[in-house]
Amino acid sequence: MPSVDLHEIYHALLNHFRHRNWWPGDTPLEVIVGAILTQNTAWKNVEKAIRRLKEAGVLSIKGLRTIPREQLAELIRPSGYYNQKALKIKAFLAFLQREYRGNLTRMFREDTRVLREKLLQVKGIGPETADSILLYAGGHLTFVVDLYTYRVATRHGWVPEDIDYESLREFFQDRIRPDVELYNDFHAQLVAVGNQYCRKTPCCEECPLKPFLPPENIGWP
DNA sequence: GACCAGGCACATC
DNA sequence: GATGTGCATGGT
Repeated sequence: MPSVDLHEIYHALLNHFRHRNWWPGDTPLEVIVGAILTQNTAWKNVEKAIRRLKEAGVLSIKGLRTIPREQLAELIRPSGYYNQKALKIKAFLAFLQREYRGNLTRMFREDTRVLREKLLQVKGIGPETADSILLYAGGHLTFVVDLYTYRVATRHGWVPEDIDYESLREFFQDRIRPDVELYNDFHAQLVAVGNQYCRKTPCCEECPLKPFLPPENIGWP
């Protein structure tokens, strides 16, 4: 892997995009539900679904546990894959009840690596969702890798295109000061800049959207 | 009307 | 182990 100064890049991004209000959520539970609902889905659609859950008064541990799956599916319909996601939310709540007596505070007291492994056992929770839950809902130190993280890192030649999730996560964690706030905002910055890149993988020839990192192509070979 | 979006599980080879 | 497919709505 090439040597990259990610702190320098972070500050360049921060200077350009300013602090991102990333992953707004009133409660840890709302963040967790959002993490499931946003799987391969635009955040705008997730916002609608969350609003409907709130309006129905079921965005609570008890509410989500007691609502019938069919009704839950109907409420989260705007976020897409609603039948699958209703099952996933139900699976998480069953897990929370079984392992932590339905208590999120108790769950997040768990050791990061132990909890990560346990979350990955829950049907519907893959590595990105697990890391989002850990970092954004629980304040645990784990870097979240997503489509944008991948797009930025590959487009700049920092990592090979066939890199897997874990290796990409390690790439960032090995190069960033271990700080939850930094992990949080760094990811947000990568999404901000990644949004301006060409969607194709690899980027098409003569692409008008050449990779850049403000202010002046930092990191571009 | 394509194409895309803050993935994941499962089938098949 | 790699590759393919279903899941589904809403914005551009």
